[in-house]
Amino acid sequence: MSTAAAALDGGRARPGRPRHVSVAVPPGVSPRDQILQACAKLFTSKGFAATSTREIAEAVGIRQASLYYHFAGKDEILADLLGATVRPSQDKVAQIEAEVSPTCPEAALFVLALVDIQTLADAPHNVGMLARLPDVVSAGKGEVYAGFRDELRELTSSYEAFGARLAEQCGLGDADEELGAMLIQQVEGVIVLRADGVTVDKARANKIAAGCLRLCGCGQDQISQARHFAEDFVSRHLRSGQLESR
Amino acid sequence: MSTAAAALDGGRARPGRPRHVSVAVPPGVSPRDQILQACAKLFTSKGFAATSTREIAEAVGIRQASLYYHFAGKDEILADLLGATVRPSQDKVAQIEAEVSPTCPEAALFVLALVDIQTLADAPHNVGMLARLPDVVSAGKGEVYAGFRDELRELTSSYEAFGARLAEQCGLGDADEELGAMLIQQVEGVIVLRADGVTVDKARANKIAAGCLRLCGCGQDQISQARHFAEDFVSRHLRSGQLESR
DNA sequence: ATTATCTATAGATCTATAGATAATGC
DNA sequence: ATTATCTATAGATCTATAGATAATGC
Repeated sequence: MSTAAAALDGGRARPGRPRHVSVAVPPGVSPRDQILQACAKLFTSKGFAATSTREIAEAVGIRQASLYYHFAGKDEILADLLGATVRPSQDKVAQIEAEVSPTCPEAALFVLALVDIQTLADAPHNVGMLARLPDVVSAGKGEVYAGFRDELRELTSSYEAFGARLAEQCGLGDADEELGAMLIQQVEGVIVLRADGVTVDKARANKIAAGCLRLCGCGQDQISQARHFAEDFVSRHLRSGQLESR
Repeated sequence: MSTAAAALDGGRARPGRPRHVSVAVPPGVSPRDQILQACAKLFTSKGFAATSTREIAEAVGIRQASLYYHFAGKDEILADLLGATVRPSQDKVAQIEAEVSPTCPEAALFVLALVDIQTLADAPHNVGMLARLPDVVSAGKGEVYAGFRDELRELTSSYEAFGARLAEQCGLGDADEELGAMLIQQVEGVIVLRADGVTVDKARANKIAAGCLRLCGCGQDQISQARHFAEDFVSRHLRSGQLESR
């Protein structure tokens, strides 16, 4: 019955040869997720290319070669990490479209921005940084990252749609396709702030979201209204906000 | 008199053992600058860590070991490249402060943003991307990049100062320290656009700069005024806008 | 039988140093 | 003499594959 392994693993023993380290294995976390978490930390702190498969394995507590049982290589790990960054925001877009009145575009944009900002701010590591890597951003050969780029483009066009409705209402005629990029750029300022060691609290998140509305031509009182609505909306739909475990 | 070398080198022969390639060497460009230009291209297209010293040397037309005569290593090359990115903007800040009336803060900010946007847009390669690398952004051991980080912080505080004056004039009371980061973030959207293959023309540059003013609470007519002033100012001071040769 | 690991290793890098060499400059 | 390159190479990686092994599951 292998009581030793059972004790280490929190009661439920798993198949497979034991690891060479006798250190405790996190209970409910699959090996795959352990690798992903270790890589989130290493990639963001040391850089992607500068992190070797040996270091990853060491952080997880397995031998270097064992990584290849779970992933075909580093690129595949990174693609997984990036996907997890945009997915929560995408889920929220549908919810916002369904539940926020189309006559109130400033509220919809504020909510979307706020959710996105919090996702970026609360992630255990600053994974958003990795989306700017040359390999990810420019289409190369293997194309493990094409899926992520598509998802990001889709999110941008959501910002675009929300922003355009709002800009029109505010009498900002000329704002078209450029607006989506400007809005998501504003939100992604969180990545830079985190990289600089600034913690993004609620007040700061609100200021960034307010900036998004200002970019669409909103006045101060419209912004205040939208903020109150959004804070309420977000706290009501608090669940499913966290995907990654600490 | 080495007529062969003289012919290749555009008339002026240089000391030192000749390179192993007989290909023409760019006339006025020092070996150091040749390395910098090659690295700008390689680092932005392949990534910093993924570029080997061998590749750099090959691109320049020298042997791998010869690089170490000019630079102590890759990091030093990157630090040089980054410095060249912020310096032109810093020079302009002084000029703007001297020549633009302090009673017209919207014009000052528009000019600064426009200059910065054009610098980023017109650089031969998208070097701004490299400022987001983990090694650069987070203080490590060797600290080759500390100087660059200081310069960038200084530029941010210039945005901060210009923006705060404007925001106050527009009756936007609460905008303090956060504003500088938001403004420079907006400007650096150019880097992302270029990475996505979008060419940043004059119209687009104006829209981004206008966004900066909107973030400070400016209305549409104030923005239009500032744009006219800025376009005029920039075209009058056209010189010294390009530092890197093609 | 299936799963998840291990050990061992081939082959391909890549960095940085030591010392030689071929130009120009004086 | 000075400058800018060259050749050669030691030592240290790093990736990815082949095949063995130690658990659980049935």
